[in-house]
Amino acid sequence: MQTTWQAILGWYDRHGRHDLPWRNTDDIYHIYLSEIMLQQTQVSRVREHFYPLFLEHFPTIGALAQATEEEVLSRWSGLGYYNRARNLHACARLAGDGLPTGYKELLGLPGIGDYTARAICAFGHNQPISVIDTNIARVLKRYFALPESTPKALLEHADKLLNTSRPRDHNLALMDIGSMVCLPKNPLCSLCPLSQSCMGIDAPETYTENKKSGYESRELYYGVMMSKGRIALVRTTGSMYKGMLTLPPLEQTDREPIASFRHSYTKYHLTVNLYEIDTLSGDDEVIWADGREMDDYPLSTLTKKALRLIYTPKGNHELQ
DNA sequence: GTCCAGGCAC
DNA sequence: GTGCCTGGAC
Repeated sequence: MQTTWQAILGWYDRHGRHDLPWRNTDDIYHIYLSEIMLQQTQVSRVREHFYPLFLEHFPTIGALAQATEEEVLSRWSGLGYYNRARNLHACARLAGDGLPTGYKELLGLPGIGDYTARAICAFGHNQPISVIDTNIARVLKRYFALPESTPKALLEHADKLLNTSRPRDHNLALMDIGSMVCLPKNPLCSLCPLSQSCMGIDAPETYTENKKSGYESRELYYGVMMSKGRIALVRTTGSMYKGMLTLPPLEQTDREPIASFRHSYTKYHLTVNLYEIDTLSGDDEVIWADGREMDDYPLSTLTKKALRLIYTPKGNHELQ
């Protein structure tokens, strides 16, 4: 095992992604923020845009707790999965002096599940605990030849491999090996520090599964109501885009839309249709927004696309 | 156009 | 198991 650990850490020291900003800080808030942003989101988007901008606005967990939910959602705008931002804000308000440091206490906080609780313990506090994201899961399945493994079995194997003297670097190393070497397709086994003792090296494709796709088409209908260059937006209350501002939703209609565009999420391919309206139904709070100042509002990418279309001069109104 | 990557809450 | 989101690779 000593040899394996040395190979893993030796590889990490030479090839690991040491330039990631959240790996060069011991500020738990920064590390926690990075883990929330990185959930379901690619490193490059977080690193170049959202992480530095968010920290500029909310440099400490106390500053985040002081902010309104709307301000937080505005800085999250475009990143998707907006419940992450709402839970982050809720945690900041619960945290007081700072986040708890134990796995169990972290797990009890909103938006912190098994992965994130372990990541904060290992990456933030160098606690001896195994972290398993999808990349590490793939490495473990191949290394221990476990094509059909439960999360519990995977964790037991991760614990067997865990280097308790450098748990932070060990887990980061496995993560980098997963995303840089032990790729889902055509893994680079010849470059892998685990190749000497990897039990799945002869059939790496056995340990990855293809997701089923299959999508559904849907139509969405929104109203456009302008006044003095401003546009009416309402606050969403349903699960989708909760807390964000959107154009006022309409019932299905056969009228000819003034504009349409496509957008997709998860398995849905949406056609979004926009209609001019002169009254608003319901008693929702209305926000009269300047559609050219999109940075100031909590808007989804879908709503931003719609506003761009509406505020773009004529001649540029093709789909997408 | 289609597929893919990526954790949590219910 | 399903909903939540986006952008980039092909």
